[in-house]
Amino acid sequence: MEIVEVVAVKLAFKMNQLENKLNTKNIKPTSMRLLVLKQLVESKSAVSLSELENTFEKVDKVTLYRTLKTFEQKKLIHSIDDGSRAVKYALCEENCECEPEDQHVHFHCENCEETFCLTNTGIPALNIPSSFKAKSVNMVYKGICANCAD
Amino acid sequence: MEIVEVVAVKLAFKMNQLENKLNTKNIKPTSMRLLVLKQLVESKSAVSLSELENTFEKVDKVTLYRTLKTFEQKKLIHSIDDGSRAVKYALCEENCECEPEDQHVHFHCENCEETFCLTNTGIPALNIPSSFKAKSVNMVYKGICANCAD
DNA sequence: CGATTAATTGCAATTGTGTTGCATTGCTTT
DNA sequence: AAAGCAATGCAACACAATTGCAATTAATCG
Ligand SMILES: [Mn+2]
Ligand SMILES: [Mn+2]
Ligand SMILES: [Zn+2]
Ligand SMILES: [Zn+2]
Repeated sequence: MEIVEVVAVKLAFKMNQLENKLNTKNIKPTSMRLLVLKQLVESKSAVSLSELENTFEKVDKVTLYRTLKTFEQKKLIHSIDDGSRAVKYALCEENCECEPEDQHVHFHCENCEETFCLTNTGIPALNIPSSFKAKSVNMVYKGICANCAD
Repeated sequence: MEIVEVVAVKLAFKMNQLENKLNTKNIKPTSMRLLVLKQLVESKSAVSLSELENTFEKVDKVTLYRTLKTFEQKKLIHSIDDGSRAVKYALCEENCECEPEDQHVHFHCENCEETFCLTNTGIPALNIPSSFKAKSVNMVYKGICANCAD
């Protein structure tokens, strides 16, 4: 088998994985969505709409906006309010239902402005006054990330 | 002493309290600032710039904006990122230096959109990966507040 | 297959919040 | 009173988020 073929097969396989991810969440796998999902999979930190806009300069931002909304609604990704003006998005873990027990802490670097999922750090249950009925919780640390430490 | 006079004295006394609050934080007590501070003191939940704008229709929003900035900088109030688009502000507790140990949890009601300071609920210290250097942390619950519970 | 319908994408425009620059006002100090 | 400085007002801008509708593409049906 030629090298080119091997690469093609591998690429096809990778694409199939992405397609599967979308199918599993009942999202029709259009080329646009595969493109965005690929970017999200490869990204090491959470991405904002404007970052996506810069990555795919030819694609309209509204399309990207709606793609993210669809992904979020179908629980493929979760949104992160890191205190910067722009909302960021990151892939959910396997079997995530975006319930409080699935949520984790995030870290926003004040230097590089990147936001990371601390997927291993769950959010501890807290005793808040019983008159408040909590449905979700957002916990974000700010400081200097591993890459920016001197 | 006439009733009117009594009221006047009480009002003057109240104003003096507000003035003192500003003086203590090294903020020159202009009439504008006294007005905004009064609103903040009387408010049971955190307020946004646009809410202030509606309360004081004659006042320019930039003035209110800068008033809030000054108050925040002088640690008279703290800002809250509750996940809604608009930043909210609330009075600091006595002797607050806005250090991590002074910070508390907030609650944002998804129904009435109001945001409350849970001043008695501190933010617990968490073990995050040591490569991240945290300087501050934000923790916001979302759900239904006491007033909106059926 | 072609025709019809539904879903997706693109383009233009608008909203809402936050922000800056500069002119004007008002207080303070000499 | 004049000068200097801080506070306020007005206009304009930056930018993320969002909506409406037209154009395109994909799915469905005869
Ligand atoms: Mn995350
Ligand atoms: Mn608070
Ligand atoms: Zn960093
Ligand atoms: Zn409420």
